[in-house]
Amino acid sequence: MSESSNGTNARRRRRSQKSRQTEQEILNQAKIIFAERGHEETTTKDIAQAAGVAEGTVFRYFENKLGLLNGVMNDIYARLQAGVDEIVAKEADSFRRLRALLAYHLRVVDEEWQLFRIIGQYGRYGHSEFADNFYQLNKKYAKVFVMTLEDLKASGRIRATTPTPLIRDTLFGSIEHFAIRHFASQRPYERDEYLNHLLDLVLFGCGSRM
Amino acid sequence: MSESSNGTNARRRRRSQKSRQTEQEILNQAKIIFAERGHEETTTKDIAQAAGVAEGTVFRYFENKLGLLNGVMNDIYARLQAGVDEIVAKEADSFRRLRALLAYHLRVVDEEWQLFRIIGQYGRYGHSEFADNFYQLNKKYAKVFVMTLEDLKASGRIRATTPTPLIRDTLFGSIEHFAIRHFASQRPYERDEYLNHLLDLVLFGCGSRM
Amino acid sequence: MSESSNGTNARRRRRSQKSRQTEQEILNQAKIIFAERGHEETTTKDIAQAAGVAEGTVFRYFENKLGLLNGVMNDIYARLQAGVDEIVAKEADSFRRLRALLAYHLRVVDEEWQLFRIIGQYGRYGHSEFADNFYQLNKKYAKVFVMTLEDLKASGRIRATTPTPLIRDTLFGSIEHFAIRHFASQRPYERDEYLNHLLDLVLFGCGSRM
Amino acid sequence: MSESSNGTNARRRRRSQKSRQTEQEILNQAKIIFAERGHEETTTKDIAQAAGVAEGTVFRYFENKLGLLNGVMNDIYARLQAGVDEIVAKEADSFRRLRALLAYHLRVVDEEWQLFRIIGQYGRYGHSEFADNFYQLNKKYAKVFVMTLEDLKASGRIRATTPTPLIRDTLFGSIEHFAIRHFASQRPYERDEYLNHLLDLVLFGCGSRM
DNA sequence: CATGAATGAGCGTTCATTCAT
DNA sequence: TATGAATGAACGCTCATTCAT
Repeated sequence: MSESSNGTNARRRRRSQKSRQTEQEILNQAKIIFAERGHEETTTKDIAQAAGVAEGTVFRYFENKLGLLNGVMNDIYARLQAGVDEIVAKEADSFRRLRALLAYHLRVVDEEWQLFRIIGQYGRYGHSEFADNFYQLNKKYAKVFVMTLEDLKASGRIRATTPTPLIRDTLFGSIEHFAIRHFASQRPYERDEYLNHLLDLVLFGCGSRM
Repeated sequence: MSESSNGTNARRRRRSQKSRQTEQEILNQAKIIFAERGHEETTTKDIAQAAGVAEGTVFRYFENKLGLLNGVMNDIYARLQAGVDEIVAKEADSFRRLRALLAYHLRVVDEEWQLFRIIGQYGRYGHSEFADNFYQLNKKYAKVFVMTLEDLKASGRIRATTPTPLIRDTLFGSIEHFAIRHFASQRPYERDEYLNHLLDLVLFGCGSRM
Repeated sequence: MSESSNGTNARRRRRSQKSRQTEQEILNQAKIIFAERGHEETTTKDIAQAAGVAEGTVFRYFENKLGLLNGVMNDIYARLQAGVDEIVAKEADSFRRLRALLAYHLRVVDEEWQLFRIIGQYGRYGHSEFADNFYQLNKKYAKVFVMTLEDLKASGRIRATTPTPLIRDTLFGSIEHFAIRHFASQRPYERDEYLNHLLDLVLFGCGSRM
Repeated sequence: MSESSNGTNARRRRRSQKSRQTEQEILNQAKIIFAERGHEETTTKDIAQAAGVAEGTVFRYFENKLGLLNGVMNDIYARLQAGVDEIVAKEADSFRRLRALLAYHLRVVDEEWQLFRIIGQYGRYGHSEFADNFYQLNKKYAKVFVMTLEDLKASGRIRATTPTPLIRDTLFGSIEHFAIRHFASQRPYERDEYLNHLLDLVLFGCGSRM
């Protein structure tokens, strides 16, 4: 898939490079315009023009309009996945790892909030290829968090009795609702402080112990 | 207000009742079809036919297609609000009240999950009249939960140091992610058990105390 | 047509008066709204609301929307005709009469310019009942001018060789083009001065005599 | 600019020609149908069908329905302008030029009377892009007449005291009213004779000199 | 006479997608 | 591979008019 170092056909390879450039440019522009206007409000013509190609060309690289969003989603999840994989590789301590993962997640969601909204909108609904893909990407991404939680359970640092899916839903759900309030309106917030509070809540609860 | 022996009023009232029936029928059908197919995928013609009226009649009662969704939203929130208000009136103990509120919320969200999805999709985005209305309805609804949390804080049963908005986001967000996984696919779950776990997590955390 | 002084049925007469009031109110409002927005841009509902009656009531008095415009036109031409008839009765001298007629015409066209525009638009096109009525009203109205011109011809004050229809068209046409430039934009003008110039042009021409 | 031996350009040029043909065909059909039925009574579907294209194709070339009328207007004024410019170039004598201009104007207005009616209807009202365009085209067109009148004034052949705009309005207005009576009903007339009378009236008036 | 709820044909416009060149 | 002209189904919405009450 990635090998192109064999020199059998330089011309084909060069064309393929040009091709990849075109595809990437279309994708980049799609990302920008989708984020600005949403999926429905964006026309394939808009994207083609922004990318400097003809309308038909878009459909040489992407099956249809949803295929474009799929491409954008793949890009974003590739970035997310790379980020969390790197954190996992670096951070041995499960606890610090969880915090780093959440910090990273929060940062990327903040930066790409508009796209997350759109992707979630289409991915969580229906049974399209897109929804399937969203499910898989999401699952793989969430798995890193889940495994970290299970590490913590295994080492006794979080209670075995709390279902891991609940913790996962709570963390992602809490962050998502926070995002809804803060990111769209660009209300400022202090990321570290927020994470401290969130982890404090999830680890120790808000009930007062007597 | 509801009865009048004056003939003129009676006639006017009857007409107005017929009118209200028509409007309600349109709304009911809209609710059903929106839930089945989503907003974009539903045509105004579909709704008119289902309600047994002409297409133009729909627009006598609702300014436009989004107005229909607005009507549906108003209906749902009226139900939600009535439910929580009743609980507040009945349940004096803040703790039991919080649990009852969450149980009620969970039940209604479960029953109307498709509509909640669609409403959230349109309400959380853009700056339309619809989005404004969503914001207001949501705020009023959430206030009941928030006030209960503040009662608990005031009585020292939850810690003053945890920001109430965080608790609120965490509760609603956690439930929403749970909903995404369970309601669309109609995966079965045990409501009481789930709520126990959720409250346990939020009140006491999942961190093990040594 | 106009007699209602016989007292056979006071009730019927009173109803008929009320009826005439309603009709006139609808007509007045139609006049105002047509002038403001044009015929196409006005809805029958607008007029009904402005007149304080139900939508259906409009159609008790006027066959259809064009019937409303027809009513408005009848009103305006009644006023025009009354004015010119009065002038004819008062002013014995054909020359002064012509000037007075033109002055009057200019003033009314100025005051009701928007309606004249609309009426001309519909009256000069097609073969509707409305167009027929416009033609008749216009003919009768123009006849006063034409007869005055023929008086002047008969008395040798204008040349017999110039076709009267040409003079008529020239006078009305010149004023109409003047109106187009001045009335819509409410550019100010001096009526007497304008009429002097117009009559000077039509009577003596703009060619220089050596 | 118009020929190129380069194959690529040739291909592009040919495509562009096809495109221009399609546009022109749509315009031609629009012209015919608008003239027959008016603007309101014509549907975009009618025009598309007459031009042998899909409805969407019409909107590739014209922003909206009024854009079609705008296109038609541009076409007509291009023809008018070309005609008067040619006359100006050919006819040195201001007097003969004025006559030729009026004769030409009369002929084209006669031939395209229905379209002139419709264009005037929309162009003289409101403040749309269309109205602006009408104003500009008209101004440019009328300027040729106005300049000829001013030439005549400068050479002392028409009186300096008669305002040029009045002469212009009188000429165009007189012709327009003549048109209303003759062209729609296709009543026959003798163009030369009519022009003689019109010029006689405007130059020497209808007043008898003693 | 008055009402106003109901009608429903009809319209302009959009835009993802195709395909001949 | 790239182009961009052409497609055409589909949709939301309007509003003059009717008619049961």
